[in-house]
Amino acid sequence: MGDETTTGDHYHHGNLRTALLDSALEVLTESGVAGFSMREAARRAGVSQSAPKHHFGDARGLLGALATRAYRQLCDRLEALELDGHDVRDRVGALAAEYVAFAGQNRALFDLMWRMSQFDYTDPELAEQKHRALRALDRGLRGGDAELPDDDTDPALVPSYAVWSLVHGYTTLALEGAIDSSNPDPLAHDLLPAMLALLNLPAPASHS
Amino acid sequence: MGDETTTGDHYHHGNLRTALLDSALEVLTESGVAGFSMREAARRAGVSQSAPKHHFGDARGLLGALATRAYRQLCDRLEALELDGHDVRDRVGALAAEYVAFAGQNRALFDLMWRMSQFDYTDPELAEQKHRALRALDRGLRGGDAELPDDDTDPALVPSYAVWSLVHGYTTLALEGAIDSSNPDPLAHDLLPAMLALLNLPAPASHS
DNA sequence: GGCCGATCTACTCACTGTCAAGATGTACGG
DNA sequence: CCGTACATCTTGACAGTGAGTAGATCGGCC
Repeated sequence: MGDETTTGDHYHHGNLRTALLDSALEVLTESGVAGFSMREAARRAGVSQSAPKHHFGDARGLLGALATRAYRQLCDRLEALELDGHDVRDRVGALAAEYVAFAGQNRALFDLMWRMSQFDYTDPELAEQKHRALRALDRGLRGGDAELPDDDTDPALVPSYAVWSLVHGYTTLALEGAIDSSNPDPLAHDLLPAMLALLNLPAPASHS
Repeated sequence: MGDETTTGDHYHHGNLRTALLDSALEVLTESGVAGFSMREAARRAGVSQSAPKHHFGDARGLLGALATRAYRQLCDRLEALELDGHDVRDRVGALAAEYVAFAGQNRALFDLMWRMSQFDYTDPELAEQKHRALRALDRGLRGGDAELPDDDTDPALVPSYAVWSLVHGYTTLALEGAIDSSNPDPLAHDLLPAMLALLNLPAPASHS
């Protein structure tokens, strides 16, 4: 790790910032948000306890940067999906599956992402990435080439909000154990598509 | 859980358990889950730092008891709603509104409720109350006198899961700021009903 | 009265986040 | 080549936390 701009990794680490983000992610994954320790993250990066201060300020800053990076990764994955030429339901289903998959593969990170307001962490980029997630969902709903309303309160966005709410709610409830998603019963596995099928989605604006 | 038996609140507090729950709720409300302190809760109850140990074991036990009580309150409120004789959409709308209202009035508590798995807190009663919430929603969906399936994987429950997911997702997204619910725009205020209107809900089993 | 168990306190420990000061390296202008 | 400004990292300290252990205090019951 850290062979970039390595002028000599003795005292000046070179890119401590990303190294700290990585070790912090490791700690977070192992111990969860509740058991997270900034000192432990610094320890694993092979650096002193107060080294993070210069890069992130405090623990909120570290976790906030981690959450922001996570938002970017999630949005990247959602935007990278090949959605063209399918039915609306297929596109939404694919987006939903990706959303749930990301949450399942990054449980602690996913938890953190929706807890930043509790840390009074208000980063403009974080808000922007949340925005981006909604846009990705909306793009899947109305097709890639359709124009997107630039007003967040545009009534045309209601279906997107509905999909997001339903998928997000299912994800959190399932991760929390309120909905038993580990059940081998086929219903559990197909529950999300079944629920999405109950939604009246608008006809695609353009279908080529 | 006797109320008082207050033989004299000098050394033996009488009902320290509930007093601690109250002060813990106070601390939680003020500082959130992240800033919660068991010592502070004990302090406000006018008792030593390790007094909670005998009643709750550790901090997880205290928060768990708090969350369990919160689940009971939420379920009580949902079940107390007068739902008879209305349309399905009215009933679901009323339940949803109550759900959101509870979350808004008890933000920290509501957050805590869906975080207990992070604390490895597995209380049978807590699971039972989660169950109860689903039942309350399902009752609203199919009318009070309709029979409820006793299998959680019954396909007939899919609409209930869908409503729960959508409402819960909207609530958490709104509380987190991903959906701007403080917007004065009427859409924001009517967003939840508008989204619920997109759901294909089954015809009520019995309508009298 | 005298014991016993439940309840609460006092003390301790390892750990955490945060801060202030200082050490160490790098970059740059002379 | 030197030295000074700056970013970066370390050391040491502090208050606060959750969690144990031992002991004090009270009520009830024989």
